Amino acid sequence: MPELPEVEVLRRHLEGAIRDKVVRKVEVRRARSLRPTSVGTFVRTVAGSKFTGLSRRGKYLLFSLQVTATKKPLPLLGHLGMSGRMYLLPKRAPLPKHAAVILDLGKHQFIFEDTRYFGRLTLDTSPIARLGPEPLENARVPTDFDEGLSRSKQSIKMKLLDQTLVAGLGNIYASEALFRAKLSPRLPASQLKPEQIARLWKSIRQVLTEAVSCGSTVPLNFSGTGKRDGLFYFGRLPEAPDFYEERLQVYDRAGKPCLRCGTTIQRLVQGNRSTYFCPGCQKQ
DNA sequence: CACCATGTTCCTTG
DNA sequence: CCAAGGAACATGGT
Repeated sequence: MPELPEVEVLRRHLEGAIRDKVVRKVEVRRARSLRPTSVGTFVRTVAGSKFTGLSRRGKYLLFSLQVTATKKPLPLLGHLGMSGRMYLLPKRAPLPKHAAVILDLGKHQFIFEDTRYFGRLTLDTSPIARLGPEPLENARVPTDFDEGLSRSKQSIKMKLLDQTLVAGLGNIYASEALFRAKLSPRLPASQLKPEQIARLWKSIRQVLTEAVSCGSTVPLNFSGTGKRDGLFYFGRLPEAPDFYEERLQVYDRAGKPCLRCGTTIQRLVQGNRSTYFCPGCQKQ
């Protein structure tokens, strides 16, 4: 469930629940989920430490832990990949099929579940250094974004997925931001004029901000025990079945009318991934 | 069986 | 060294 808004909503839900909890025991069921950290190192290092905070950078979660004996900070990096989920589960509840890492916190256990195992929970925090600017913390267009676009002939859609120009956008919100900015996903990045870049940056921030606030007001089910799965952009509330339809303007809406102009939304493939756009609204 | 899926990284080619 | 394109990773849904 992972783009910036979903990760941020998860962070808000999780932070209070794990703060000050001590990791009594560590169980690793999938060594791959820790890469490149080894199981032995991970278990030895994390066991006995205490959660002191949870922050986010792009789509990454940064767990702040403290080694009890030495009081030294111990950062843990989490990424949900395509199908990762993190939540607390009562101690003796049955474990999900794809539980990758389980941290015993006493009354509850912290579960990192990941069906496809593309995500990770690791001691290696180096990926953070390669990330571009944080969209919600930069009201003005950052230089990295501006210059990154100017020296690429790739399509603007592809560049939005490159985490070094702006951190946190994924396939859904890249399409949504371009629709909002009224820019064609096929535009070569270097062809964007300053005015268009400014409009795009603003749209990115608006789309992400709305998604975060939307996710924050929804009674999410991160525990994985209910019927809905916590993937809030697809989750439909029983009391508001059209919720999802109204939230995403173009993503996964191929063949349906544009909510702004009525033109049929089209799907196209860029870099092996689907892009959705309105040919009427996004001519340039 | 086919194709699709919210992501990143590695390998090749130019 | 860089940019760009594509496959790989792994599982499940339709």
